[in-house]
Amino acid sequence: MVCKEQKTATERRMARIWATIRDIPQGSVASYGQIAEIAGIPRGARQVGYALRHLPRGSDVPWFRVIQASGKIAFPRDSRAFREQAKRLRREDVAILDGRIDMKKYRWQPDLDELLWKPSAAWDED
DNA sequence: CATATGACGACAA
DNA sequence: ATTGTCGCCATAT
Repeated sequence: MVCKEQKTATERRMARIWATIRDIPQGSVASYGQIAEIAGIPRGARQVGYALRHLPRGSDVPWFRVIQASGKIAFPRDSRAFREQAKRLRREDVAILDGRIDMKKYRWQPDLDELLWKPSAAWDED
């Protein structure tokens, strides 16, 4: 019946993660753990990976701006995904030396505004 | 309910 | 700098 589209906790969690990733500005990157924290999910780095793994096709979420805290791309060097991600990052002038990105230089540093703005909850509307 | 898995991360050798 | 372990945590079997 009509009572079908009820968002599960998981769906809302993924929505928050995707929304956070959408805020990463072009030319910068963020680690899985960083996204998790901003999204209000401490120690939820793996959940971010899960959310990305489940991104609907054609999504506008800039998945390629999410990399490991170590500065490395999460996919194997020889994988298609790795090359695609590296390509997209370089396309926005993010330097990748020997498969690694300088976090000191490209790590996203959200404004206090954004940080205060998001975790306030209330997005679970609906 | 017990294990295994994974687009992670911190840390010890 | 690399590599291996172990901790985390939602899902999948």
